[in-house]
Amino acid sequence: MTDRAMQEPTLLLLTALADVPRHGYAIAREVESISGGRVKLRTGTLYGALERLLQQGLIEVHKEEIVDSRLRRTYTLTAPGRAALAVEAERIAATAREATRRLGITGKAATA
Amino acid sequence: MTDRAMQEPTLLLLTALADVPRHGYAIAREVESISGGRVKLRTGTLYGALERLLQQGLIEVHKEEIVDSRLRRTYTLTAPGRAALAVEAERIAATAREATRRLGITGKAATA
DNA sequence: CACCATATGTCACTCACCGGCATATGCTGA
DNA sequence: TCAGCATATGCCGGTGAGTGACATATGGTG
Repeated sequence: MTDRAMQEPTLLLLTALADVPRHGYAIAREVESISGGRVKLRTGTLYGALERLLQQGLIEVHKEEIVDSRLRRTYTLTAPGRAALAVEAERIAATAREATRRLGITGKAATA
Repeated sequence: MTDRAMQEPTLLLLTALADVPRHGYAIAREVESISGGRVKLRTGTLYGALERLLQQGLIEVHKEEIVDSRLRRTYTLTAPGRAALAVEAERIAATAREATRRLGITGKAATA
């Protein structure tokens, strides 16, 4: 298991589930909304990631219902999922802070 | 597309160059330091990324000198590189903020 | 003298993400 | 009327950043 850092689509997917349970398509719309239209989850990415995250135990099926004679599955974060998202959020926030700080202290002209 | 979001190793690499120019190995050490020992840049990732970033114009060769009869190349951020890093830092900071915010408001009365 | 830090580089492989396709329903408008 | 779009789930081949192992070379330390 390569402990590789979470990528943006996955991070946004988990974020979309952080407040309320949602089904696949709703997650995709929410991700687009969160990212200001920047990131549009492809269905390949979406359902692939859901499958992967289920296996990793970061999300779980919240409810299964039949809507218009089709199955709709809603997903929700598990406790480990919430924890993982919190860790990941703090990690990237720290990286962002460090990058911003260094860009500021450029060594060159610096602060205005 | 090439529009794909930057991954952590690349982001840290650029961050390591944000204050002063460094050569490859120094970048690797700096990245390890910045990330608190969490991320160790493999040489495959390092030199592969340097090559890619050079081609993308985000970094450039700052100086080439012979040290111990071996070539040492130091790299520095270009203006587009600084801009890209700033954009990326703000992007992930925003994502982190949103994730943290949502984790806080845990599924109470939000949009269904 | 073995071993490690320093230092740069190649290459086969993996896997998350991409892009396109398939499928099915309900609504809206030319 | 039916073309087209939003809704909704899912598969599959391909791409490319990152991985891990290997290659090579020097200078210092036990």
